[in-house]
Amino acid sequence: MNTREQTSPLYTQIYNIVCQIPPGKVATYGQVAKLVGGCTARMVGYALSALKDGRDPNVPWQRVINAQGRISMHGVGSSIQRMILEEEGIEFDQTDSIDFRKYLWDF
DNA sequence: CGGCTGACTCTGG
DNA sequence: TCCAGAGCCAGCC
Repeated sequence: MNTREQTSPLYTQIYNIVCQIPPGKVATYGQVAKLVGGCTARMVGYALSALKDGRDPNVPWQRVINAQGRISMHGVGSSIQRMILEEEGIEFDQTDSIDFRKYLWDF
């Protein structure tokens, strides 16, 4: 599927990658950015922010976290997000960080 | 076409 | 562990 290059908004490409993240795993912005290619970590974050538009509610943006292993979201959704990740089987530590050794998306 | 905003990452202290 | 500064680009009005 990733062989399909779309010239649509770069955001669509990012959503596509995020959708490929398997359950119980998480990916960092830089990780997704690299898969998209030519995209930077910021673009991923900005792209996900655009999701609020409701264009792709199916995108598991919650599985995308920052390089610190924590949720970068500003809004109250961060609490919700953590709950969702726990539902996926991901555990948080005392600092609200995720254990990359086991949960980082390894393709 | 110009300017503002935004959910990042890295390095150093 | 926390904080600050710099680099970077795509949408939207």
